[in-house]
Amino acid sequence: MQLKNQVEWALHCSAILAGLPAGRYLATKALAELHGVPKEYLSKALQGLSQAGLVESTLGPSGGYRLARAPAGISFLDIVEAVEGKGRTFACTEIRRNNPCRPAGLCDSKPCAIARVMWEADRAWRDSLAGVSLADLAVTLKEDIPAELWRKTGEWVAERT
Amino acid sequence: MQLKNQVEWALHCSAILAGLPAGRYLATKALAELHGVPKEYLSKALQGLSQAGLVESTLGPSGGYRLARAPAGISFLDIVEAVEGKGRTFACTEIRRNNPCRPAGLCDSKPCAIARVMWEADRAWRDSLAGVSLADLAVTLKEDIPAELWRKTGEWVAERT
DNA sequence: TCCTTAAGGATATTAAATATCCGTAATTAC
DNA sequence: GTAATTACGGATATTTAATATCCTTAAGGA
Repeated sequence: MQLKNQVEWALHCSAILAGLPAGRYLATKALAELHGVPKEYLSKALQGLSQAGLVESTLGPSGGYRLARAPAGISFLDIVEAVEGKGRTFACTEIRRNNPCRPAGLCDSKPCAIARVMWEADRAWRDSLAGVSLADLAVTLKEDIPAELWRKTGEWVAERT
Repeated sequence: MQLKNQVEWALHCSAILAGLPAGRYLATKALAELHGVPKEYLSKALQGLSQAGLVESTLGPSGGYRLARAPAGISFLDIVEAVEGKGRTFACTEIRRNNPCRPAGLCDSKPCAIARVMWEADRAWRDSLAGVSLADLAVTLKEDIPAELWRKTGEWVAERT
């Protein structure tokens, strides 16, 4: 079980968009170049963010994407779900119904006990992701990344904005 | 991103093995029949449990599987990892290294900040799964399942043990 | 001796991930 | 107005993982 690589791409792109000069857009081409990933395929991930209402887009030269909300209002979970979907990672196929001892008409009052445990773990995962925003990430990145690289990247992006 | 259906099967089978008369073995054939899943493929999941040391097996008629430890000593996480592997659900491909502004020799002192957040969520998921044992599950199942079905299933299994 | 079983390797089938390509419509720069 | 640039969506490969099935081997029990 692996998350799609588009999740990683979307998170990195969102981090860049969070650092954009106010009101400016950045095109898929620049984001693809910056991260060294195929432009056409990255585009699908960005379209996912757009459909989820996390980013706004505009056409034409100087077009591209920008965040639709303040970085503090966008969580990792928002981005992960925009790309991966909101479905649970554990699918219960109700194999308990295949029990040959089971009477024909029996209706279950609750979801399968095993599924409940798996879903609770899923919830813990989502809660953890919901607890970190792009604003939080920006703080960490600023601490992690060498000042010189941080500055140069900001300039590189600003030139293409 | 979906867990394999073998995870569901392995969990249901483990629950049955947890209720087995002491020392007895139950064969793949019976487990497959009880859950309505293909015997040959279920066998792969059970081999995973065996390799992880969660169950013991024996050959010949009256052979099959039984738990290697008390139900209280086997967690959901043990079973999930036996089937899915212990790898993280988020793979960091280090796309930060593709930044064209990055100096050639730069070494990163920490894992990528984005990966750290994703891995922390992964840990929350695993912690949640580690907190529930087969003994806990047995308690819940006994509450959930109608007494008559519980009894009949126990008998069905005992006959094949 | 014969039947049953787990184990593991080989192979086939199906679905999902990972792309690539192209047409369309909107927007901007000139 | 014209040309360049862009997001968007649909169509279509290509690759990889999931989902099986089949067969052989070796061990255990009747």
